[in-house]
Amino acid sequence: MSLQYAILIALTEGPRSGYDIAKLFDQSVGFFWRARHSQIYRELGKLKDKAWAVAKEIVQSDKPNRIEFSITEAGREALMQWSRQPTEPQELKDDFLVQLYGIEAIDLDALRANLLARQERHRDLHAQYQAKYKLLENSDILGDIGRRLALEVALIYEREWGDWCTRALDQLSPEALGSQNNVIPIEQEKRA
Amino acid sequence: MSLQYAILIALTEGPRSGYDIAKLFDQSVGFFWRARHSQIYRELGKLKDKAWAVAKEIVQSDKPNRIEFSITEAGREALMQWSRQPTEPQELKDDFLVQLYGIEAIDLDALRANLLARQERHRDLHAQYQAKYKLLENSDILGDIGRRLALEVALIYEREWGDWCTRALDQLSPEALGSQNNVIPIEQEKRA
DNA sequence: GCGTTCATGTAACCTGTTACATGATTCT
DNA sequence: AGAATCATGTAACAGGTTACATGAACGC
Repeated sequence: MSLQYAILIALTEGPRSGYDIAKLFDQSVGFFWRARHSQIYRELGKLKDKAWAVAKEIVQSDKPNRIEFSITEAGREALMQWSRQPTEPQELKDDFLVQLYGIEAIDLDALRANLLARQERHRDLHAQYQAKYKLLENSDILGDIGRRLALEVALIYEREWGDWCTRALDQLSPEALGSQNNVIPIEQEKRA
Repeated sequence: MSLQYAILIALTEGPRSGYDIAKLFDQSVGFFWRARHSQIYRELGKLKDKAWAVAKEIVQSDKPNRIEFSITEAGREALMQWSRQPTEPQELKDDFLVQLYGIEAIDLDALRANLLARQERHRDLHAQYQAKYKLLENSDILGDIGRRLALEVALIYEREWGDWCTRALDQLSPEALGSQNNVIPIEQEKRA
């Protein structure tokens, strides 16, 4: 259901085509709810069926035609109703943490490599969000306050994951673990 | 796929029935990967088909019989292989943040109520994780280090969300927003 | 000639949720 | 008598991903 509302939110900024929304979902709103174009077209169809949005074909000569969707009054009302229901926070769900939990049964070296890769990823994303955040600083328009708060979550999320990776790498380093290194010798692995 | 591995991790601690795993998934490993019993039974069937686990019926006189699953050598090997592949970090996906992003189109009062409810939830969960964490403190067994690090993520996650809720409530309070309060008067709503 | 961007869609599949279904024992 | 715990499963559906499919225009 939520994707439909996320699309409606995108439509409150003006008419958008499926293609537009797909691109938008790679930035802005999409930081908090991602979707592939295949799914977006599917959901746009449902929005049309419910009359929460209306479609209009825009004829273009230089590019392929586009089908623009606009939010209707019923759509706005649906958004309002949606916001009045309690939302469920996203729960932690990460196979990496599952691996950590079962650390004795997995390859420690691979885990370390994974940690390193993640650390880099989180730092990259943090920088990305920070750039977006800077653009909203010092504004006190309601919309900007909201978007800033949302981005703040993203910033903290990446920052804390990044920092945690550093600590984890430290605690799981061969030096810190001493003799408890469970890495399977290469010779044994080659036989398997 | 990941659920199968999460189940295998649970089985590394010893033979477990579907029922056991379902309960386990409400604590420990399940903090990082949740599943309903219906899904667990389905995945256990697949593990059996792949010979990553074997089933054995335990006859009980006082309680209904149980079917215990044990991890096989092939299962352990599958876990190893799995841990050698890069994992994708969980991306932020939260309809609440979508609402914040489209704050102009939603009911601010409802959003505030939602924030308050979430704040409480995060504090509760934080306390819960903290209790679990305490039990692992000061141990330097590899397994405990892993579980501690995993729990640390959960702790930080809840703490930061909780703190953020406080700041958000502050910034979105009627006093802070002044005239920008977009709440729809009750009279108008009653007509709709 | 080749890749990219623009633009829209369908089909098959996988994962996860909700609800249905059954039945014994133990506790209050 | 009724609720909770133990214990196993199936069926239908919802949400999301991957791959398939098509085709024009533009820059290198």
